[in-house]
Amino acid sequence: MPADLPAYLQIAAELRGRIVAGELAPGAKLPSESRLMTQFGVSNTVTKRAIAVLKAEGLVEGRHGSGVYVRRVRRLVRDSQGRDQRRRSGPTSPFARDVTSSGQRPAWEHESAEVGCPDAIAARLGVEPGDPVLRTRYRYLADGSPIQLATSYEPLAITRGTPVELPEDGAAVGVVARMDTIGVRIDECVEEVIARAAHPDEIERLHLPSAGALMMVVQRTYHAAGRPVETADIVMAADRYQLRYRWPVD
Amino acid sequence: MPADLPAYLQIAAELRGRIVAGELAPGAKLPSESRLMTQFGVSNTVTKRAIAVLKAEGLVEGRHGSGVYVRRVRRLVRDSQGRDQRRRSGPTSPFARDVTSSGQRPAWEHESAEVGCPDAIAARLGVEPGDPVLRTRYRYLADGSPIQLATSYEPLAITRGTPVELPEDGAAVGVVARMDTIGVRIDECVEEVIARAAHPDEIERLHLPSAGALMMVVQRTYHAAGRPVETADIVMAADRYQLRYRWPVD
DNA sequence: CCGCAATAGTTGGTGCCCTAACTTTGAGTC
DNA sequence: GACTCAAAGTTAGGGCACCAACTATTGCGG
Repeated sequence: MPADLPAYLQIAAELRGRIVAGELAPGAKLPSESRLMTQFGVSNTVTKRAIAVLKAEGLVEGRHGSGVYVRRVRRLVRDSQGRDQRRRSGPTSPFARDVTSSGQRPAWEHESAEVGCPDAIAARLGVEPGDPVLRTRYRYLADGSPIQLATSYEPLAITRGTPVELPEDGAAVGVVARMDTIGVRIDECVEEVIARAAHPDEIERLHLPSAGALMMVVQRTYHAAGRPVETADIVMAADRYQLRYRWPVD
Repeated sequence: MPADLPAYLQIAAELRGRIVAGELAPGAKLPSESRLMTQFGVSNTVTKRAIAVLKAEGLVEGRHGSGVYVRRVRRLVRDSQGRDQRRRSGPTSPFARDVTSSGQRPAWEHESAEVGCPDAIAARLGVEPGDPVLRTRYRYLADGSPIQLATSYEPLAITRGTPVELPEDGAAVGVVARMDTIGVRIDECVEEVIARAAHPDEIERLHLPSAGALMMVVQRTYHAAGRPVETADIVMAADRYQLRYRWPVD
């Protein structure tokens, strides 16, 4: 039906159809390159390209020397409701709650450094570029495999000399609670969501299967009395996440 | 630095670096395929692949017969605050407000039909699959070019026989106001955000430059007194949009 | 000066080939 | 049975050569 579409897109569409129809279930192996060549009567150039399209879409994943398999995707819900209003039991960190509520085991690494504020961050924090800020890099793991990165910036003008200058177990507690202990009452959260391709370092740190992976980036900024007190870039593989926002109307 | 990276990724990284550094400004033309071949000492296979990577990332755009150019991206902010609480002047439709506030001219087309409720939608609306729903397909334009698609579903059990059974100028008014006129008070909005590759029909309807484009999909559901009364899939080109959410903490 | 046609340059798509590296399988041995 | 090892199958990366279609430029004729 899609008449004059290039061959590699036709083959990609055909395979995509089989996948979304469930005919090729998650974990199933796609026909091999050579089999596709004979089945569709094209050269390897075309079959390679077709498969590359599906890889870029995150639908399939190639295993070197073995085959190309339909990915089993299990989306983790990142829920912004309940987030930062910790009435219930369980972990107080947003990430830990999302992971445990999907039945997985959370873990994280972090590393802090005092740096001069980068331009893009300065605009978000309302400080001058180069002002001293504490940058903390997090890597979050679910069941042992990395699924989320975050880079947080806090103006040292706020936390310098306080017990929470370093976020030690920051990821376990959350910024809101930490700031609260030094009398900074966070009252508003703004999140900006964009989607883009993965950067090379993200591919490495998240163990993504090669290039072209899609990422979702949440630029979160916490405000206290109208002034930004913390901002973070939270980046996650787009095909493993789903963001949920909820608010009252009227 | 990334030593043993494949050649096509090295070249892609090199060009990407020049682009983000501003050395290759938006609108600038990349070196031609043959120039890259001689400059990097590789075959056309490699240069083609490198450029394909950048295209998939949405950084560049090929113009047949002319060259490959750095895309000028201008992100439209889709703000969920103020959205659906219409105190201020101007358009009452969420989309129209987003577009006008960025200085562009909004327009849209829509087309409605009564259909049996698809499975995935039935789960979101809390009705049985096959139940009669009104499906409305929108296409939104900014300055004449299509940038957003939406498909909305309303159970006809709610609107049948009322003045707002058909959303006529629905996009101009917004669902909340329409429902309000028939006494259905929408009190909560839930949005689920996912990112994925574009489907073929979306590529066509949004005039996207070929395949592999990234899309953001917002699955929005309106509730009235705890029951879903409308749900919509809002899909937009990821590189032209930025979603903003804002809520009070504590 | 204007318009037109030839021409050179460019992208998009494809075919065919090769090598390296990895996985799976099966045969054969201990 | 367990273990080794070779062979077959597979992906990943790359090279070279075409052709079609489109664009930009240039030179020529009026």
